[in-house]
Amino acid sequence: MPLLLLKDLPRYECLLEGAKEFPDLDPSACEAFLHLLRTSDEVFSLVENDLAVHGISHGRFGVLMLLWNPAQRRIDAAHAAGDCSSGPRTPAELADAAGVTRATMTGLIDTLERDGFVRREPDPTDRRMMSVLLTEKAERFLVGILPAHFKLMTRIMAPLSESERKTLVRLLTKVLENASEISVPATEPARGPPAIC
Amino acid sequence: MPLLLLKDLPRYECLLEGAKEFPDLDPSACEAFLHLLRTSDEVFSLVENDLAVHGISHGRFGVLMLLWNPAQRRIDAAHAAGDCSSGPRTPAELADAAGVTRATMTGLIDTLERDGFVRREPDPTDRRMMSVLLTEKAERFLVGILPAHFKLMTRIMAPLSESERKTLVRLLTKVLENASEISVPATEPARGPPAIC
DNA sequence: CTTTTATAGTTAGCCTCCTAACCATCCTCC
DNA sequence: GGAGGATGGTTAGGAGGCTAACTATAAAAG
Repeated sequence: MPLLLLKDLPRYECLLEGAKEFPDLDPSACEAFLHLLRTSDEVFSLVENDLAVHGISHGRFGVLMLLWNPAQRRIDAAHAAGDCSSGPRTPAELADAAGVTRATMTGLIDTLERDGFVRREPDPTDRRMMSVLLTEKAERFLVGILPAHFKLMTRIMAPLSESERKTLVRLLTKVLENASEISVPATEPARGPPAIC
Repeated sequence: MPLLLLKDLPRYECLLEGAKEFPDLDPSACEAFLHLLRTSDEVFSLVENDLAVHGISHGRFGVLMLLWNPAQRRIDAAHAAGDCSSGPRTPAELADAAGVTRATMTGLIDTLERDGFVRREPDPTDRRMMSVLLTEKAERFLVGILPAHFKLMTRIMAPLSESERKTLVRLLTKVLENASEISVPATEPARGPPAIC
């Protein structure tokens, strides 16, 4: 829930006014920019409050989802293997996937382990590494709260039609790709494997 | 820079897959939702990093902007008054406008005051209240960094045409208004005494 | 005029994020 | 095979969020 400049966004006329003083101010760009951040902030806090009701923060929820999704795939793929543990992953992988630092991931795993959602196991081959495994408690927890979580997403996006959603995704993707390019300036593709689900 | 579920967003087929298991998962809603948060996160961190280069956080920058805008208006309105101070506002007003708690605003003002960007003055009429005033140092600082800040906004939104920006703002506004309604449920009454049990 | 209630701001304690520094372990290369 | 660098994870310290409790003052109620 980042502090967002303004709860009430400036009217377009005010941006035009500001553009007189600052030639660098592009009113339509600024308007789109502020609306993007403002809307996302509102949506984000909605979800965070909903998760908080169930006693978990957005960050910890994200880690659980990252650990849980591979488990689901494994269950689909090798259903009869009798292996009922979740798919393990290392803190470094989790940090990369979640887009936080390793230090942050250490803290998140600490609290998740304290609350019994996760356990750490040393890697048998490389003694520097750890595997983070989801507990059964966590899987039950996720199955319990996910329906409400999905319902909230649906409710938030309800005012948009299917075609409007497609349009929104298309425009956001343009902005996202551009922003990624700005933040990692002029590097060749260097694409890794695409997202796993 | 909130921790955002996934750096790499799931492909649409994965959402369809998930919908088989969770009937509540609306794939297009989920897709739009994730793209919104992911894009906003990327854009936000871009701006935050840019501000960090100038040694100020997004939160403190927001406070300065809130204090500075009225000053500009005043300058336009009464240019010859010789009053070169900025428009004062109370911490409570700032907290409301920025969408944070008063406790948070106290902390922000503390650091801004420590760094010489702001000063507190007691209100002459109501001894509970304070006025927060921008220093000249802060005004010089803002005038110095704002052009680059606006340029960055423009650059981020560059891939969108004017009409695409309008469309984006329209769609985001729909979502924002809906989200605001969800977070403040049943806002219709607001008149007459609420039923006391 | 006194008591109660409401309001403005601060303080204290917690959580999550960061960076920087630190160990331990692996790998490379001479 | 041993030195130096690379990699994985943790720790320490700081900043910015939050809630809840507190202090001081103002306003309302009796």
